[in-house]
Amino acid sequence: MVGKRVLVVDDDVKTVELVELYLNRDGYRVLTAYDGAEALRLAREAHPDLIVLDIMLPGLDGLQVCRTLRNESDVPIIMLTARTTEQDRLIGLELGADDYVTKPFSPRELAARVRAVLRRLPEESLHRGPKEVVAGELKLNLETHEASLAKKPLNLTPMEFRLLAIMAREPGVVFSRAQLINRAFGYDFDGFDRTVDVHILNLRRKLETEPGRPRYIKTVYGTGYKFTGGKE
Amino acid sequence: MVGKRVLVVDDDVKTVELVELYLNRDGYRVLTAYDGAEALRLAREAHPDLIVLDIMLPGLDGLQVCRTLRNESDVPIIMLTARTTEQDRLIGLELGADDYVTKPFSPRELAARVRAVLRRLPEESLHRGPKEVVAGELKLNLETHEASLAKKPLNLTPMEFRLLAIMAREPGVVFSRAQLINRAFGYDFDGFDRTVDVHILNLRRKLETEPGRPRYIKTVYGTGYKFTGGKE
DNA sequence: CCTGGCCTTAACAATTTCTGAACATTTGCG
DNA sequence: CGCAAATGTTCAGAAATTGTTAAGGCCAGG
Repeated sequence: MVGKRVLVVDDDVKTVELVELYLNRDGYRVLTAYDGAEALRLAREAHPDLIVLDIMLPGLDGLQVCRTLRNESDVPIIMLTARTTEQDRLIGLELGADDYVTKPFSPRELAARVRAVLRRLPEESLHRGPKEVVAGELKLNLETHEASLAKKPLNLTPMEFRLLAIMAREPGVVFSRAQLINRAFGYDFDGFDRTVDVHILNLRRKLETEPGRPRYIKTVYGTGYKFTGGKE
Repeated sequence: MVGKRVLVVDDDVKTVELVELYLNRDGYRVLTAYDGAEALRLAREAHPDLIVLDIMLPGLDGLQVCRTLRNESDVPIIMLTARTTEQDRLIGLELGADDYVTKPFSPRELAARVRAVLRRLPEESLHRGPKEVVAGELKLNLETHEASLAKKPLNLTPMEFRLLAIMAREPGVVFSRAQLINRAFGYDFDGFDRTVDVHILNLRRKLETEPGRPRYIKTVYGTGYKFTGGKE
């Protein structure tokens, strides 16, 4: 998968740059902000996968930012603070921070915490919602990652599996290419629309008996694609 | 359904309160104890649905409590351990803990683990009783750590055994490297994804007749690994 | 203090998948 | 019909993922 995005918030430029360096080295994409307002704006706009948040910030401080964000999303937050009193630590955790690192910190350690926090996420989301998508003769088992059409197993690539799952979850609904890209790749992906077409083509080859006259994945001219149960 | 009851045992009041706060927020009813004897008394009296148990306790320590409780009931237990040594990890799980979280932990994470354990309870409870995992021709004895495939004994290392047990417990289910690391290495393990690959490689060498075309441990490209009974 | 097993990690090879461009074909519409 | 826009198709190189080897560290047992 493409690198996850981490928003780093600290009023000290040197600190931000140091953290950025280390996170980049680990393959993350880094967004930066230097005050609380900017942090909130970026968090809302870019939906990062994790936020590293200093407590001491000009204007809105880190705790306020943390509290605000918690009301809006479940994005994991790692707090940074110079102070080390037990109370500060508890306050941060009570506000919903996922982890806590005290300054001065080693960037290596912070990077390790980032990895650790991000690693335990997938387990959560995976077990939410239905474990199987069924639409007509199509079956997609999200747990075993197996796909079948009329009992016959399909051998799908990760991208094909994702795209098909997105569409099959809501049969009949038309998805634009942009929507498909967003859902399959994550928001903010800057890729080429037409790549979707190629995946659709490959999907049709695998599940249509007559790819030229598709029964499952229909094209809606000028709009996008939709999945139908196969019964028109 | 009324909130399930969780017994939280730790000698540190602050920790207990923090955990209580989070579990309450999730709709659980929380009982608390600050030493091993109290924990046992409450567990027997109130029959909680789950127990969060610190290892380090005054008097009776957590391991003793865990062992005692396991002789009396199947109540799920999540262990809290200080910085892990390899030994602590294995000991806790061998004693029958359902999960464990290493300190310092984030209460969000602990709450997540509580949810996870309680959610998979119905299915898991079937697998209790004999401490053995059987999947097709594979047999894993969790007590003696002995493994055999088609009657022939396998000589597995501890890590190989744990990885195989995790996957074989739920045949067909795909586990990401992150999930495997979490469950086998520990939630705070700061390591490299690809370590899993090497263990998988070594496992295949031991149990596949043709490691190049594995029948038991399959790779799911872009996702992770899964165990199959060897049929298909 | 050495030895051997085990775990971790780095490095490199092999494989699979994805992307983006080019070109072909179809569709909608006047 | 004829045109422009949208979609279908092909394909090679790029990128991502996994397989494999090997070296070094750690620790228990001798």
